[in-house]
Amino acid sequence: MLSNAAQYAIRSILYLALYSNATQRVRAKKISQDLEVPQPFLAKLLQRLGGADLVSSSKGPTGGFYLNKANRNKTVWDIIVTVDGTEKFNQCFLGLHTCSDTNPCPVHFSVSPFKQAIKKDFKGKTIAQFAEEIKKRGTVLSLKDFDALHE
Amino acid sequence: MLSNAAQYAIRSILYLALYSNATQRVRAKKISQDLEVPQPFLAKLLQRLGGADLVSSSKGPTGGFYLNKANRNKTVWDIIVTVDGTEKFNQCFLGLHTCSDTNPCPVHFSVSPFKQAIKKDFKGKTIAQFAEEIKKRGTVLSLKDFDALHE
DNA sequence: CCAATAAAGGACTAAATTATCTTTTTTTGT
DNA sequence: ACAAAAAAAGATAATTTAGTCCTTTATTGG
Ligand code: FES
Ligand code: FES
Repeated sequence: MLSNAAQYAIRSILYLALYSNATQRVRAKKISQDLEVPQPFLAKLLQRLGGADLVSSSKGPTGGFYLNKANRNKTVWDIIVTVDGTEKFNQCFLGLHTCSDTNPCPVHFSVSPFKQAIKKDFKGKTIAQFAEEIKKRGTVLSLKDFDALHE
Repeated sequence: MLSNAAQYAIRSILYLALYSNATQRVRAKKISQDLEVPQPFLAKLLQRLGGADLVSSSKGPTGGFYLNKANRNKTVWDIIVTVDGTEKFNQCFLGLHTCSDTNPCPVHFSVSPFKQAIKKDFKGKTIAQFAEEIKKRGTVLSLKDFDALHE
């Protein structure tokens, strides 16, 4: 459904929501290590996210990536749109055309309601809200977290 | 979500459910034209589907592809598993690990219920049943059908 | 038996995605 | 000023998926 890039982007931004702020920046290398994501690939990706105003960054020593207020009010949907575009999400499950109730494919009514619900959820909740949920629920952002729960 | 191959496979099999039987076989070329799918690619794919007992075929003049009784009792899930494998479907939306309620990722509760529902639907309905629905509802299998509705 | 037809099988090419490497620019602390 | 640190930028490589082409095998009708 999502590309690797989009998955990495969402995880990185949620990570930054939890562990960064304007004064506590995080280097690309640290993020890639903590999330177990290829470092050069992530660096490129963070560049793009910076360009789209989804993350903030500063150069030089003590530099790194972080989320400002505006970044925190973006949504997961914004990330998906920036990285993967809308097409894949709006397309028919069988690849026929733009998915719609008026010209449904045979599996449309099996999948469309769910796609709509997911999209609505991703559009309606901000990164900040997701971060709150993560703190409350203790959900997992990396394989390391996952492993820690099983040690 | 699904690869092109899996999408083509589902559409081809539903097509065969509607337009073929043991005596009325359909050539790969005809299927590819009607569904607007690359012909050599589809030919290869139908070979695989034959090997997995999802379609039947015969060689020579009057030969072609068709669905027998057993083929018609397969499910869309069977097609997906054969072509794409189960991994993508069972994996976490953020690519973290196998998706599960016990170690949810931050978006798990936004997407998992829907994935489960879709999977259940695809496992629970046979190709024959889908074909019945298509006849009843007049849903669309190809871009041509789609265009025809808009002429 | 033979020619035509269609699937089976295998080798190959193209495109997209994913990942890496190298150089440049900006910033910071000394 | 200067050296080190870090992101930005751009070029390149590897992998996967998608798509094509060519040869072989089986089947049918004449
Ligand atoms: S038209 Fe195919 S999923 Fe909506
Ligand atoms: S654990 Fe991520 S979607 Fe279920």
